[in-house]
Amino acid sequence: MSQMQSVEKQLRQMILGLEIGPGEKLTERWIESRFGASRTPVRAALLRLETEGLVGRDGRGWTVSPINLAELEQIAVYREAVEVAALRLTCTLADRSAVDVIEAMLDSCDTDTPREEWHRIGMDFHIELARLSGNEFLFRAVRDAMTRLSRARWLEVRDEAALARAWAEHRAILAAARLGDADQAARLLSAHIVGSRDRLVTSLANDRRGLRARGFAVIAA
Amino acid sequence: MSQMQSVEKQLRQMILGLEIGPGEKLTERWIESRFGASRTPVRAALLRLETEGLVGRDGRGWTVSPINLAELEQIAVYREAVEVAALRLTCTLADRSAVDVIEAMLDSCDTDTPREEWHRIGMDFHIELARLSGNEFLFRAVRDAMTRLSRARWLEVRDEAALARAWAEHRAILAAARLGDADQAARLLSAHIVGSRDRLVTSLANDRRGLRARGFAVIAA
DNA sequence: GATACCATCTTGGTATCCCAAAACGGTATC
DNA sequence: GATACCGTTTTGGGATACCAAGATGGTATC
Repeated sequence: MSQMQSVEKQLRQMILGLEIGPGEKLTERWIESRFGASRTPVRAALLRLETEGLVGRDGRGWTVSPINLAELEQIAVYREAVEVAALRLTCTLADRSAVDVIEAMLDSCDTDTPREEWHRIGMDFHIELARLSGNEFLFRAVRDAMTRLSRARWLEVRDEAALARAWAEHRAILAAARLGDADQAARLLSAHIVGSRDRLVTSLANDRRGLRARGFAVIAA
Repeated sequence: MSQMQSVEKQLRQMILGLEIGPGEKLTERWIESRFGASRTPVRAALLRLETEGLVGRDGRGWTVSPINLAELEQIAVYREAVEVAALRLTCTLADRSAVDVIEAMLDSCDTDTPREEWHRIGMDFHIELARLSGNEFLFRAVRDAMTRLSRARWLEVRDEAALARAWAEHRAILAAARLGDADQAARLLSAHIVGSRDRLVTSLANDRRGLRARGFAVIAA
């Protein structure tokens, strides 16, 4: 039974789903018994998750990476670089009809849609948009960045208005891309990323005390 | 004895130094005996090198990643995005005196300098320049991209003139950065990356037959 | 001579064992 | 009561054992 991928996937889900809190200590032995696997696949999973930035070494042991506000700000700069580059590439493509598929993703969310779905699609928008560029490296960069942001975005308190605003911005970006207006698309995407970062960092900084009370390690910017 | 890092480092050196050719098959057992380690550290090393793109899975086994010309072109686009972003950041810093340290790296190469040193410093220029930005993600992106390019750049036939040209371009980039002229620095860096890519891909495409004869797998663009 | 088939070997994946070092806890001393 | 010291336990790193699936090679058949 190929439990390697299974352990990795399950552990990642538990970390991203905050079932294991940021900052918590992990022992290989605990993971082993928790998933009924032996230490070899557990090791492989930890090594992979380490490169994703979800776990890190804590001396000799392992720790679920804390939420790091300074890191979130750096990621925003990184995202801006790679997402804008990908979007500009996409704008130069002859066939940009694939943006409609992404628009359909946005459309699939309405008031009945559970919060997890909004969260997932909000990330997939950026990931799939990057994939359209056809550049594997830009795509992976965006995907990995979104993975790192995932927990923080989940902890963010987002009101209905903020979500509506994000969706409107997403749609505007797609509209510019559909027209092939690279400069406009890039401007909109940059503003969207910067704005999202500001709201995210502000929200987490405000909630920091409460998050710590819930046992979540949050490192200030 | 912590042989894990040792195995990883030695294996990476052998791959980057082309002692193991692109496309060659690797068995965990061979690595094990070659470095006198057991399979646990070998496995860890392979998993790490896999994320660096230096080895890949070949069905059930492992293979040293071939040189992929299409990939080299994608990396150039990726590099342009992240290196330019990092350089622009650096140009906005109040204290840009650290560029002098990088200039000193360039100065340390003269006609007596062995080829390996030129090669290493040619990469370190870009890596250290990215580090100055202070953005860990941009830095890592550049470092990883240069690692992936390393073997291809080593195989490139570069004449004296090409090296001199690259060094002149490096110096011009530093000069613009020192002045804080972000637009100019970005323009120069973009041109440098694109030019390097063209020369690299052209050189490898021309030598492809010879490289294959040496047992190096080279995948066309 | 070519090909299909079978025994064998090799190999990656997994489980288990061993070890040294670090973490922990209890006790004795000040 | 605080602290320094020491024995015990836990833990990650490494080594080894085992297995099933795939590769290999030789043989027998046509």
